[in-house]
Amino acid sequence: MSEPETSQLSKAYEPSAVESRWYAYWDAHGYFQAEPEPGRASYCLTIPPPNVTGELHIGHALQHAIHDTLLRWRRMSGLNTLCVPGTDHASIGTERLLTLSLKKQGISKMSLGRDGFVKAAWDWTEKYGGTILKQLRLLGCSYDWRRTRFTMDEGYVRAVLTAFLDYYERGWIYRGSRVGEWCPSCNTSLSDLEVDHEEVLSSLWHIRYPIQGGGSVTVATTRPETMLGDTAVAVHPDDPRHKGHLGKTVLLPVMDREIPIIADPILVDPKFGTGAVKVTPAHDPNDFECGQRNNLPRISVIGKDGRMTEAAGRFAGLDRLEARKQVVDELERLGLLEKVEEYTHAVGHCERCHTIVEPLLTDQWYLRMQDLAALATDAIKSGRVRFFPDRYAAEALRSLENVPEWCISRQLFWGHRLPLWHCRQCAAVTPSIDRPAACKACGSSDLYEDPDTLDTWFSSALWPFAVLGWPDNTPEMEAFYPTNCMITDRQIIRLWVLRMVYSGLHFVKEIPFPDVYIHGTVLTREGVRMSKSKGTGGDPVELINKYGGDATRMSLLLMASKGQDIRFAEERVEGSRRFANKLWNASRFVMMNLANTPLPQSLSPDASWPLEDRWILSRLNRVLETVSRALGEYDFDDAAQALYEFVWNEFCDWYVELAKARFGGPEEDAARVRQVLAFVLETSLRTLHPFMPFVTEEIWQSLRTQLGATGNDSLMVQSYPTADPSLSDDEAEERFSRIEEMVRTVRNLRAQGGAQPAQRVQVYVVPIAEDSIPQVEVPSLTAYLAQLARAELTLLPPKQTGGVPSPSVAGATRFAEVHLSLAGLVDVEKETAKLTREIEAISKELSRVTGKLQNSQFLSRAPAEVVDKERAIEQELKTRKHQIEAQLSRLSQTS
RNA sequence: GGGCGGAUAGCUCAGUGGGAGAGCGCCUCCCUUACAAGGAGGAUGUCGUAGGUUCGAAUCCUAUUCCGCCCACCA
Repeated sequence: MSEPETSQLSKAYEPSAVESRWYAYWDAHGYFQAEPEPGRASYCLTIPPPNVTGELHIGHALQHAIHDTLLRWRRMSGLNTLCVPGTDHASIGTERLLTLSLKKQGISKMSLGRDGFVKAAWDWTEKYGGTILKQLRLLGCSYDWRRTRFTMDEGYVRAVLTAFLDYYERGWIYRGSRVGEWCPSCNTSLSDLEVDHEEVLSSLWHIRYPIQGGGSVTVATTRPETMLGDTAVAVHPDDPRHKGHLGKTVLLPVMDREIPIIADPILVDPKFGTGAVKVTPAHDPNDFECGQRNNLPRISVIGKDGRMTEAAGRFAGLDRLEARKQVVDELERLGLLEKVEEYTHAVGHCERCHTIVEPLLTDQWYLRMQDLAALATDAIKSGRVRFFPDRYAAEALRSLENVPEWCISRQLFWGHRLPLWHCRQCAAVTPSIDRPAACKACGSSDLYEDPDTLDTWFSSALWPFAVLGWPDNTPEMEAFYPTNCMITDRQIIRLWVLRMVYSGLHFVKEIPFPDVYIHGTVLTREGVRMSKSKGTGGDPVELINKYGGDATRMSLLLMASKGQDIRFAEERVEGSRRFANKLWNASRFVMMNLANTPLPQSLSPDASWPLEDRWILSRLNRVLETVSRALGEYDFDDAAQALYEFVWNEFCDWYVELAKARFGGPEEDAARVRQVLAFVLETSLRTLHPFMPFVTEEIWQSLRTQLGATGNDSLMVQSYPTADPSLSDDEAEERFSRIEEMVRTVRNLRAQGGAQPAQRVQVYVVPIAEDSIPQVEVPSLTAYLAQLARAELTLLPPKQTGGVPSPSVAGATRFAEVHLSLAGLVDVEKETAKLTREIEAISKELSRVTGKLQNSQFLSRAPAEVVDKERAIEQELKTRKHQIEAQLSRLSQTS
């Protein structure tokens, strides 16, 4: 593919055509691709794999703007840079969406059967899969697309099953029959992390259980329907209210079943309620354990479909919530409902479908967490894995304490089958990736594959190394593992990040990444999390169409402050689009005036160079320092803002304006300004490229074409600028800042004095001291920037206000008085009022400072430099007050 | 019940011990041949509230109110 045409730069920057053109160019030239190069320093990221059927939302846009900025920066900095993209099969999420979609077509999941459903899932994946990855290209993401991985692709499946078998052989994976989370709608078990707890206003029902032989105990419950499965009432052994009840039985109401009153100091808190607790071992994890301790029977009265079972007697077949109503009615009828209180408590909901989860007694596969959690804890505590912002490290450590065993089996079709083969003859389990010929215990060939699939997070936990070829020891693993950073959002720290940390340590014996950057959540302007289901999606593709990929990236980076949440404000994107346009036009101007100036490789300014040249180069050096520091610390907003301000407020507003005057001047000086313009612009483009890759590439290509360069190189493979201390010039910066202040004062006086642009004004500058302003530059630079003819600016000797004609308006800077003679247009009254207001403001400020300096405590305790600074401020305020007072008295004399 | 963020200009947000800032919006002037998608100038704040520490607090401490998030089996 040849270099795109970039000859004529149009007046306004139009992103759409430019962006797709350069993306195709980079892609075709293989600039996104990386190969292992032994001995060469590398930089590697893997993206958090989005759901395969997902679409880009604005949170992704932020996340990937960050990824690609880091990648382009590191790549230009000379590292062998790789980013592996990919998608997640998202078992439960995808299965649910597909089931709903099929239902709309009148097809039920069960009628398709396992094979049919899995085939439909693959079809669905092929149809919608990869949409999101295509959308990432619109943002400019420089990922190695050849290496795109999917958690269900062949190699990845092998990695997952290998990991499973490793754990299994160690005895860390085991079968358990216990009460766990169950979603009756998704019809599968869930891990604790897939359950969202929400506060719900509900009721607390107090039910009287008659004691056999007289009396009663009252128990309270938020789920009255579970009483049908009660197998005991527990009290605290030391509770005097219930001591006499121990050993007796109650007649379970409704069911008329006799159940014992038992003592259980662990389950029962005697300070709560009546001190008596109904025990339902099949429907509550705590009751389950109580049941184990006391050998209680387990009666499942709610089934996997959320309906009451045969064990629920005449309530069998009812939905659990309907059963609740009817049980309450029945209790009321029996006169056993003592009271009903309003009660707020947390109810678990399925993360995917928001159905209320039901604690059910089921057989599941569990992964032992003890050793794995310890690996992650150690890595974080020792600082081998660091979080940015670091507060998330504390949160991560907290969540690693007392991690419950991980329920890894799911009753789903879409996902990785457990590599376990059950023998129909002897019931033994044979672990194997492929179907084994015979049962390892009895040799029978009558085997069937375990029907369960794995929690989707079990596979994503292996992501950073599985995508690099693990379990094989590939060149990619050698070159790129550990990866360098994980960039993701806080919602999945526990679900994913920590699981990658211990998985990496366990399987590869090395951390998967030393840094974890947690970016903020993108919210709506009202502060609500953006989500499709809430209709607050925020489509980044629309933004890109409207403002450009560069502006979308840049605005998000400008807002990405220290991991803070971002209330999305579209005007910020608009602002970044304007910035791109500004850069574009400044570049156009520079190129129009460059003539045949060759691009200098470096510049060595000395004292003989014009002030503004030394100033802009010093400012450039400073911004380079800021950018590299900020990017290194993941302070994207600082880096982006430093560049934004440099380009717009310093280069465009001041330097380019001053350059205009020099093109027609002496040849040597014109040549110098062209050199500096070319150098600063080209360096700025390289520095900005990671933030705004498209527009910088477009400009850079025409710049180099104009400068006579040839070849097919791209900006994205140029070297990243580094700070050059020899450009740093504090003195030039200080002197130039005085020029800026002078110019602003003149402009201000003109505007406030109501001078029309064409109107002649005489400016008199009176320095407060011999060296207070750079005398050489003042007449020329100030006059030029304030749009005056040079003859209309007069630099008077220090303190010689006598040469200023009256009446005039005046302003005070830190270094000089500035007088504007408006040829009879001065409104003395208005000017007097203005100056009086100014004196009031200065006096107020002055009394604050003077008060401070008269405070002996301040003088003795504050650091000397602070005191000195206050003294300087006081001096300056006094001087300005003096200047204005003098001007006031001059005004009164004229009137 | 515990923990973590946030509260600063009309809006979106920077600013962690020493003279309150940016962008957008608003007001005035200007189509000066890079850019009107621009330029110049301007107005705008009891820095959530109340205490405290300090010579000095938007910034540190305590309490408190709202908003958001995370954790937690008290029936």
